[in-house]
Amino acid sequence: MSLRHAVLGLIAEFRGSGYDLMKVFGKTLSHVWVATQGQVYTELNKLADDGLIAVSEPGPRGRKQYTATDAGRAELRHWLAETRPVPHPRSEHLLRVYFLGSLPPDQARDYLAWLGETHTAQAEQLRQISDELAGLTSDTSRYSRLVVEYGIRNAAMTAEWAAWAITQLGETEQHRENPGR
Amino acid sequence: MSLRHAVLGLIAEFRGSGYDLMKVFGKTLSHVWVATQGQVYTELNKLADDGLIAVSEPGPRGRKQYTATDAGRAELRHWLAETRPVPHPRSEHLLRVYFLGSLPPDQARDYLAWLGETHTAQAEQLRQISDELAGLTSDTSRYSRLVVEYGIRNAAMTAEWAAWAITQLGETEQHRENPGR
DNA sequence: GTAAACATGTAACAGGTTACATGATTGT
DNA sequence: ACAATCATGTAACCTGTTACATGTTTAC
Repeated sequence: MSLRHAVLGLIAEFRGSGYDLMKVFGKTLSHVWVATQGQVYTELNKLADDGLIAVSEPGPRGRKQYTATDAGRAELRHWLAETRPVPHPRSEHLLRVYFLGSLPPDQARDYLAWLGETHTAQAEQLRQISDELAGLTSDTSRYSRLVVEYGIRNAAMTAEWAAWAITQLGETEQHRENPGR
Repeated sequence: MSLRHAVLGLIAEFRGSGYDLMKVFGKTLSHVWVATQGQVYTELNKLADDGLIAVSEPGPRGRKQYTATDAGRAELRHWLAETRPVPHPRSEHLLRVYFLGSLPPDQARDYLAWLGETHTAQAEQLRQISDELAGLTSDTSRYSRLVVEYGIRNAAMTAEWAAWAITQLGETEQHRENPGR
């Protein structure tokens, strides 16, 4: 039920419309949690039915403004303080690495090189976001800075690992080319 | 459709029954891709219908032995060499960090400390698996060693980041306690 | 004999994805 | 007038989760 808490948390922090939320999911949260428009609008209606958020009367373009209720904020704090995430690992890139033995070595290397390049680029991109955030000192931006820093470290670690993995393949390759040496 | 390729890949590498596959998902792949028993049995039947794997006649306890067909191995290579994963980030732990501002600072710190501890323990656990794997030199174990090494680096990086994040909170805390100094 | 492990399957439900459908307002 | 952006919603489909249902073989 994490999508529910993602939506609830955003309303508690920023208040706004479903449209506003979709912009946050598309930018700030895009490397943390993905959500589709259909999901967000459906969840907002469910949260309102359950009394965790309150809806304003529809404004100009049918726009609805949502705000967190006391019950909503309590539920958010309960989720954060009294529950712990259970891991659901689902890493397509590691799954592919696991099966890379089905490919000729040079194609396996291509995949690892591609992984390294995309993550190097991602680290660079996140460093720019981090620099932009560094200027602000709001309460909200404090924790989002931690999240961005995690992204940078994760991307850098993945790129380094990919480079190391390629050297490992090279070494075992040589053993095969010169067996018994 | 990654579950499909996970199942296909395992059959291509090890051949065996649905029951055998569930053991691999429960151990080796447990930190890479999670799957339930229902999913695996359903997918095996679909893969067999599509001609990507072949089924033996049911043996002793209704056991079915699966093997990859040429079409199956071709599909696996196609997936690995000619497609690239699209990212679907869904990190509950980062989502929680993003909303940690809703909690009093000491409870936010508790969460980060817990994250650090669990990842330190995980790194240790994976190092043991890595040591066990180090003895083997099979073709299959080569790539699984890369996967385990990724897990170690990821866990270590996360634990270091959590420790750093706690120091960051401490610093901004002091600014609040002594404003204007 | 009985518990553990082997072995397969399905049904109900929850969650996620894609695509469609509709209309208002703003800027050029 | 027209395009872009704002704004909400639903339906069909696919994937994933939980729980149930059933029977066999091995080891003690």
